[in-house]
Amino acid sequence: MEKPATIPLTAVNLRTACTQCNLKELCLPVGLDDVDLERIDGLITARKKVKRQQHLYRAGEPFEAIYAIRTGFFKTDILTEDGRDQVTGFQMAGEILGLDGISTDRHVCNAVALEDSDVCMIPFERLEELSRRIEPLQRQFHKFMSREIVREQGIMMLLGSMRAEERLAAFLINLSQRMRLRGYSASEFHLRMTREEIGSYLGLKLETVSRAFSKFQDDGLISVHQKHIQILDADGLRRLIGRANV
Amino acid sequence: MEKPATIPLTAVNLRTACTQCNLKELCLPVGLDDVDLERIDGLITARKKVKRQQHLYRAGEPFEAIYAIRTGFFKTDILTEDGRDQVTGFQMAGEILGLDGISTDRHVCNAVALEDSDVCMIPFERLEELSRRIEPLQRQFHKFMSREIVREQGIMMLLGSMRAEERLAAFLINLSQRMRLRGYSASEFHLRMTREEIGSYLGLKLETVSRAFSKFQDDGLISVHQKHIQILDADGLRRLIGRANV
DNA sequence: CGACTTATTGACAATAGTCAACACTCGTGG
DNA sequence: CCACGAGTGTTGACTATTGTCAATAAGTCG
Repeated sequence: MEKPATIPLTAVNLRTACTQCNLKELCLPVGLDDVDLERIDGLITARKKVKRQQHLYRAGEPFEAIYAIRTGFFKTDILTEDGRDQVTGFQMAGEILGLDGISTDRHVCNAVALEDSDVCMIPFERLEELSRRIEPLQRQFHKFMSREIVREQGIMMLLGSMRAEERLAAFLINLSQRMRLRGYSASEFHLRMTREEIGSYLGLKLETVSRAFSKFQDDGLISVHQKHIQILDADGLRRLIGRANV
Repeated sequence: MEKPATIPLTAVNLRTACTQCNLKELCLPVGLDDVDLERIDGLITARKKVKRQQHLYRAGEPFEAIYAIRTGFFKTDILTEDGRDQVTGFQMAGEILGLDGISTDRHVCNAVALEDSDVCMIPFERLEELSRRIEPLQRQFHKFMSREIVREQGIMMLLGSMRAEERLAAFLINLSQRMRLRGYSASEFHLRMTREEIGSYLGLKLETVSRAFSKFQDDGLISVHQKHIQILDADGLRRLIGRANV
């Protein structure tokens, strides 16, 4: 398989790598002064283009950088020796990849592009160094890590206490909210992943996912045509999630 | 419910709070020079004693500190509005509590002592400040956060792809390994949590947990008497986990 | 000791998984 | 440009696993 293309930044666009980026309010702390902003521009040393189905990194590879997604869509997954294979997350533009690698200095999971994507490479040593000097950056980085912990706790809740349809409803609501956050339509979108990948993420078999989609369509909650999804009744989906066996 | 007792440290034991602690190799980076060690002693401002069934903190409370467990045993759990309730982790001596609070400046989960416990309170502002000055401390802290991310990924794998008996086997093996790491017997121990709490953690009902325990006993893998567990065939348990539907 | 919580076990029900057939989509090459 | 084929998605019939309900036993704490 091909390697992703690395585009080293020239002195010129180094200078404006982050300060000009329209995702910067997602990556960077607000209220930095000019000096700090200039320093931060040196944080991104390279961009990478990753084509659909290419790996951004693989489990076991040395960990050197985390990645901010500029455009595109990724999945992360883990493959254990005994043949288990599970998707641990789907990431879209404005989100961060690779935080799990810090723990052992090696990547724990694989990151695979589900569509042609474009990422900023943030060398971790440099991030640590800068965050020692720029307090708001340090704070922001810690929040990112903590947010990842909380996100995973949410999935633990989902996997541990929801039934199939509740899981899929929660998945759709979550995806929809993140789409809106990035400026896309929250009610109509194209799934980048297969039923099997959704199932793997939700702890379900692909047939169960497919049936749940059909059920939602029959109930008038969504409209499905293969990967194209339209959410017709978001509140209905939300009500589905909110029905624990109290 | 009573509040946990806070014991402010005097100038004298401030000085030796961490450097004398026999858990320091778990909390602190190795190879610090004397000056750094002295600074780090100022990191811990208080100890808390938490009695069985008392909360160390509750979801929604302002986040101010993380906690290192000196002695004892905790669970963390989340209670959602719709009545779902799930244990997200069990923590023992030498482990860190509260990292999820960084994300929103409020605790996300409840931390409850399952036996009388003793914790070090590490004010987060001070930790951030010190880790800006002491690089190895910064590094160590980042590894702690990342390790928590990886731990949760492990649970996602467990919840998403294992069957009841595999989950319980994985749980026992994990507990056993952590016991050994802290210097306790890895083959014989007392469970601090109920079947229901184990079930909640593993995404199973308590009856299923109980049945799996009985099954393991019938198969000669363990010996169970209520909360007292003896592991007779750790490799047998490990084989159970390693049987994915390849 | 006695009330309460926790654990075990059985019978039955519900949910999701398995296996299999078929339909749809998309990309490739004739 | 169309046809073919691999990959993906849908649906049905049946099975396995886990959950539910209930009765009983065993511990625990005041």
